[in-house]
Amino acid sequence: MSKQELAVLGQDSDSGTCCPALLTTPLDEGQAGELAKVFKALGDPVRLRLLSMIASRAGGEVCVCDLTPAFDLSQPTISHHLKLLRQAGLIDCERRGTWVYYWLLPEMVDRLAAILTRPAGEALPTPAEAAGASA
Amino acid sequence: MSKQELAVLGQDSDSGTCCPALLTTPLDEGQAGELAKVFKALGDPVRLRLLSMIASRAGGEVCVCDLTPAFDLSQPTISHHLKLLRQAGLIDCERRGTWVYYWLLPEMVDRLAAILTRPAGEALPTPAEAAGASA
DNA sequence: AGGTGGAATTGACGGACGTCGATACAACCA
DNA sequence: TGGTTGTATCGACGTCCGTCAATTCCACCT
Repeated sequence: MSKQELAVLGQDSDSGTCCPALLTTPLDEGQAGELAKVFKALGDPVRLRLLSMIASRAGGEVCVCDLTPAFDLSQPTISHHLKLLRQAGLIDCERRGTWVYYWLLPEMVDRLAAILTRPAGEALPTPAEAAGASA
Repeated sequence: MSKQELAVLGQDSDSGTCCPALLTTPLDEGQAGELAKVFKALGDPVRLRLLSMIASRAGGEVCVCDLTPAFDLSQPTISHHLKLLRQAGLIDCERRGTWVYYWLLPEMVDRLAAILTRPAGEALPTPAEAAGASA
């Protein structure tokens, strides 16, 4: 149950490129496809709230029984969304007795943050102005 | 043509919360809905490549005529994807003579990066281990 | 063994999304 | 003015996605 995430974005050293450089180099098709899967998982309000509830939990993990009642949705629907988040590599889970607990996988979130972080002193002199937005 | 982005995520100071804290506080429905729109825009390989091509451009802007031939898709389809990226507030454009130029809106990318960046010394003692991943 | 309660899977349905061809619009040029 | 080229919009079509009710699976408890 803990081995369903997809190995994306050159995790450690197998694919060569550590974190595809979205903002500085044109993404190739393969990278774009993998990255899109993760962003697509984030592209739903319910999944975002689920992820947020899991990530912001003090102990680091949440019981499904605490997540489901927070939504006006059926239990299978919540289970479905959790599965998608897990397949995107954003969370993982474990059954402990009767209940199932979910927790955040910080590596994937960190990778996304890095991908969306612009290099510090880049040669980008406010491109919006350069386009003539003043007039 | 330059006023179609959606005003999301408490841009400067009107909505109170600067950058919804995805990872430290449970997102409310409104925030989740707005954020999901942006991530949904990133959840497509073609749009990711378009955004990457635009963001990584030296001059800061790209002509549509340079983007379209890079894909094996029809011209209306590319135009459609560019529109979605623009509505998500990720890019903007301007017609200059015969051609239309697109550029990145760094503010939105920065906001997403901030949302996905975990607070430095957070009380998260490797939650994956605490769950019993060692056994 | 049988029963109970929590969570995942299955199958079905309606709406959203990506794609295209055809068309409309805008700017340049002869 | 009419023709040409670049870009956006429209309408349609097939597929994917979010949702549910029904069912199955799993662990616990008599």
